[in-house]
Amino acid sequence: MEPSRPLRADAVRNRTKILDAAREQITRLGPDVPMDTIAEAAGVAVGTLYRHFPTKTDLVTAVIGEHSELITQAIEAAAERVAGGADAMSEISALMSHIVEAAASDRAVKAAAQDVGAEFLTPEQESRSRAATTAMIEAAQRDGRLREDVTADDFYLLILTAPTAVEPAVRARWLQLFLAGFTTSRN
Amino acid sequence: MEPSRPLRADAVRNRTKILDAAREQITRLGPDVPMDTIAEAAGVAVGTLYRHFPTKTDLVTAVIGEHSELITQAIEAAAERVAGGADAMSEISALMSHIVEAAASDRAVKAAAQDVGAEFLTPEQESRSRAATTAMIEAAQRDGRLREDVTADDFYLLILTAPTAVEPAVRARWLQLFLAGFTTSRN
Amino acid sequence: MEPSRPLRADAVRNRTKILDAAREQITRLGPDVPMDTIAEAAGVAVGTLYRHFPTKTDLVTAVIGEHSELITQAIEAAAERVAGGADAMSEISALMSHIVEAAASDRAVKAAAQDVGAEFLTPEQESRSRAATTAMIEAAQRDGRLREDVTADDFYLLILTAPTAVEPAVRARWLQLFLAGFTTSRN
Amino acid sequence: MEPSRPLRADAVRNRTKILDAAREQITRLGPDVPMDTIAEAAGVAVGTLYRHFPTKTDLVTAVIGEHSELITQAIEAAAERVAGGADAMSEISALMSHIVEAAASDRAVKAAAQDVGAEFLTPEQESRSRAATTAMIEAAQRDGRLREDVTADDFYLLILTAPTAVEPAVRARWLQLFLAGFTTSRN
DNA sequence: CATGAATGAGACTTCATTCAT
DNA sequence: GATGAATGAAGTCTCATTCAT
Repeated sequence: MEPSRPLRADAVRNRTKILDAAREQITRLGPDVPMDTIAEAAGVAVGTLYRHFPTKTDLVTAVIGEHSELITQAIEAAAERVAGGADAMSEISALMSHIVEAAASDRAVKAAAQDVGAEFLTPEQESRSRAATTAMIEAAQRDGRLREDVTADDFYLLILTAPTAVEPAVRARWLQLFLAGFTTSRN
Repeated sequence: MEPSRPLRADAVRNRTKILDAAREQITRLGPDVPMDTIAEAAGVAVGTLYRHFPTKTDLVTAVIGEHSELITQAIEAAAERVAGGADAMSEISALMSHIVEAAASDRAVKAAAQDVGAEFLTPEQESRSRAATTAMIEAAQRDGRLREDVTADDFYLLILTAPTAVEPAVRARWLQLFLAGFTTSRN
Repeated sequence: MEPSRPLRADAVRNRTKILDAAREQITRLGPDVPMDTIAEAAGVAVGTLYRHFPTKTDLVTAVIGEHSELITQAIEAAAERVAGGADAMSEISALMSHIVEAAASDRAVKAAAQDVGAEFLTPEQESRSRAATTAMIEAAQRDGRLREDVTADDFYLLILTAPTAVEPAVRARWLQLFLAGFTTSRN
Repeated sequence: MEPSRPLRADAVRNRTKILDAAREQITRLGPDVPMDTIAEAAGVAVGTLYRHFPTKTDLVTAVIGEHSELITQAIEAAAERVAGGADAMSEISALMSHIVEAAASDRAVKAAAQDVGAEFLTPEQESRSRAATTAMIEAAQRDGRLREDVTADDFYLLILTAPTAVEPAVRARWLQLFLAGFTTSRN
């Protein structure tokens, strides 16, 4: 679980700086930012960048990975609150809203992901978030608030297709419509 | 609109070949296919390609334009059938299904569109399809099959966010869920 | 002396149009104007242009030829006036001034000439203008107005090195200085 | 003026090689030599060339800059000799001869300069050489060897119009004639 | 281990010239 | 004979990646 020896302190610092810069640059300028640009923004030389990420694909994958991890954690947190008694359907709504907003601001990262053919979630994140999502879904179904046939996959679909390049209000409308299709009643 | 004389027969032939090749290549390999590759696939020299489309952007725009036109026509056809007495909600469902499938196979074209900053519909297509969509929506609402607050914009959202890189079955499920949110009852 | 059959009337017209356009375009945009641009300016298709001038070099050469012919004629006219009794040195001054101004306005043509490696005068023009120039020089020398060692070649040098990309006033000063070196006295 | 750290040893070496190659190639083949050709002649890859000179214009400008600097220094050296007691008119003659010869061998560079719209002298070089030239002119005028109305600008005109594509002997004759126009007596 | 210079394939585009219509 | 579409070599420049310092 600790594959390579622990990185030296400054190496860690560099890795962080690179990842920060990459996220920012890719988000701002799209998936085609030159590696040199990212390196400069990170305050390191390209060589250093390549030491940490042997390939552009690796770098993009890492950036996406950060994002996915945050999302996975948000899902788990919501599931825990539901387990602790919070209202399932409300948590689901809030969670989706949050995820969709986050995805929007990272639209370029998403584009980069496709460019690069990277998967959005690692297998490990996939199973963690699937478990958490399923738990919430079942709770909401027990509450009679969610259609019986809705599964975790349906929510993935929702996340996957969230519109990115539109106004927040439009995104909200989209989410409202989509979630309406999931729910049992509409009052 | 016909200022320049009609293109010579062989020029027309080439234009078609180029457009076909471009659609195919971009769809298959993404928006970054080199112009040379497209030219070769079309069986012409690059120079010919550039005579027809002075810029890569122009070419991509043209490819998208074809697609948009087909979609616009499909919308208008459906609206006409509804005007002629066909069931509005059925037509809408079928239309959406068709559009979403078509969009899927052209996912790369969609990507290219974004890359290029091209609008998906020309203003003219936009107003044509908006008129037709609105007519169908109103008919379905009169039938009591569509929520009263649904507008043409909502359908654009649907089209815009249709998942592309997934199995047809998944896409069908997605459409089912999304349309469920639009409808009045669920039987 | 009439090598190929006389051109058809419209062919003559086209040749003229092309030459006019070429002179104008090259002068205005430099020696790198595309053949297509010249053809368009001439109101003919490239093919026609190529029928008249099989090569860009040929076209440029022809344009220069026109210019050289005019100059040659100006020289001959001046020589005739001198032969008719006009003041040799005045005629020479005026002639040089004229030639230098003309060369300036055709600077791009001159550039094109170098680009293309074309000679400025044809052998035939060369001998005509040499004869005329020599006659004037001898007359001016008889008048005691020109250094004894000055030859026609010296005047070619003057024409060859006339500054082009400068103000007319500067050109006038240049000519004044240069001619001063040719003359016997300076009052 | 020294913001960026000194170039690495090998970078300096390459810069020199590139400049040398560029000078040679442009001189030999004219201002249109492909960048690839220059790179190859320099023994580097194009990328390296572009790292040092982001644009062809930049490269040409640099080549011209070298030349202008050498000329400026030659002018200053001559002026210093005059200040130290050397004969002004002799120095001027020799200097011009030198400049004109140098310009001839760099004729293509001169052409390139025009092509590129680059000024021949930087403002700084311009004022340095103007000061030096003026000093020499005044000395020669005090000696009674130069016309009173001759200025530094006249000498620039001389330099500007020096014939390039001719035999050295012809160039010498040209200079003799031109300078004759500058001088007071002709014995 | 960082640096940043070097590499070189390949992208887009232009244009003299040829050739089918 | 005119037209203008097609050709394709060549040019400038970019950028992921390697490697000397």
